[in-house]
Amino acid sequence: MPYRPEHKAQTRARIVECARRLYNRRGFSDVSIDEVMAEAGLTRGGFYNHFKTKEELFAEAVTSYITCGPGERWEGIEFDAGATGRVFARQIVNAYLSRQHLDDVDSHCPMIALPSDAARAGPVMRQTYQRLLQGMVGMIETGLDRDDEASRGKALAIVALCVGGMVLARTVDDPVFAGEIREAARAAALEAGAFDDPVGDKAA
Amino acid sequence: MPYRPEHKAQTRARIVECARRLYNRRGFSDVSIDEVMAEAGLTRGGFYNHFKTKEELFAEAVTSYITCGPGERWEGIEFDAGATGRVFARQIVNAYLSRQHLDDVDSHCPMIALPSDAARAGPVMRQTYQRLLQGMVGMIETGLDRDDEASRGKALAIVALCVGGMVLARTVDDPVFAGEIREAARAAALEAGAFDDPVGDKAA
DNA sequence: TGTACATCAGTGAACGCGCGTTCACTGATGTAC
DNA sequence: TGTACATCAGTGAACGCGCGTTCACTGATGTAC
Repeated sequence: MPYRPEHKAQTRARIVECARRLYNRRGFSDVSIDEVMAEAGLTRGGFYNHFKTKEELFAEAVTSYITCGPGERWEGIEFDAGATGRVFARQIVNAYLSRQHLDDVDSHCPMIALPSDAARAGPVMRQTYQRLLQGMVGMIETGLDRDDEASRGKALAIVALCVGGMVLARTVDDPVFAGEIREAARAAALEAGAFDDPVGDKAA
Repeated sequence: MPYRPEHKAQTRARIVECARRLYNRRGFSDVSIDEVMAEAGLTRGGFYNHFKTKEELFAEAVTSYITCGPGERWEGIEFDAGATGRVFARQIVNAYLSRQHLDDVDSHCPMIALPSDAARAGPVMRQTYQRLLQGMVGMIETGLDRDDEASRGKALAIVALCVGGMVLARTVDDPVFAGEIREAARAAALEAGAFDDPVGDKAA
């Protein structure tokens, strides 16, 4: 064994992480394999030791957001221990529509960074997206009243507000306007979920 | 004058319209000038009689959605004459989040078809986007109570719901799920604006 | 009405470049002795 | 501990292709007479 078994896996993970960040900034088509490999401190030829095609890297990059990228933070690690579902959902909405999330392009959720790229990609990529979306809807739903029959619809609408608000804020040049959009979406999402209702925090 | 003065303008408009449709389907980077010109029944060389660069065509294509493309329909032509602002706003929300708008990719609003492409484009393109967004916000606002201090925020949230709902619905493979998202966003948008309140229809 | 002409929208070959991908090679590494 | 070796992650030149762009040319058109 010329190299430790984990060596190749680490290099591969580094390539994926570099690709994820570059795609977040400039999209799939406009980022070349050369750039990704250079960013990872490698040369282009080695790419095909790790991936079959450029498309495969794209799928991997989006998946990595969920499994080991910044998306992990949505899974609850950063949130108060013992928080109720309602508090948890409120914190997700606040974090998702925060100024920090808008400014930190490298850590953007793919639903915000690559919405049109994903819609045009193949079925594998779109299934990954759907999983990401379902995950977020599920997390929001834990913050809603369980006996609310419309809770799934509400959760979907809240996620649409989060994604729509960020997509619009990101495109707008004027940072004041962008902030206005974020805040409006945030207020509407919190209200739709009644996440600011202090009564609910003790329950569940 | 070898050709009627309007001849060149008509050809140019045809190129722009073909480009707009192709960009809606496959994005800016993946559509070549050759394809656009072929779609317009021309050959590639002639392109530079009409545009300086490919970027210029992109800006023109997005602008055309507002000035002479399907975006015109949002300006009210299809809506009931004499409709109150509230009915007008309700009809916009219903049309924007309709199954028809989702399926008719060629007529997609650029905010839905090209969200990430626009965010990465230059300032000219982004200003066009901002205009489009402001226009839609303004139209929604006419449907809200004038004395509502939060009306602008509500309008922004409703637009975020419209755009977010459609962006998500478009990416999802499963048409049932896509419909669920659309309906959830639609219901939330109508509720946020109280557009379904029959009392309001007679006012204004 | 018919013809010669000037114009310029449109043609298509050519250019240079960067891309995704391939491949023969290199050299750093862990192992066997 | 030291050395020779086999492995394979990584290198970099090369390939073919399609792209954006340029340019000398063509031929359809409206006009002048």
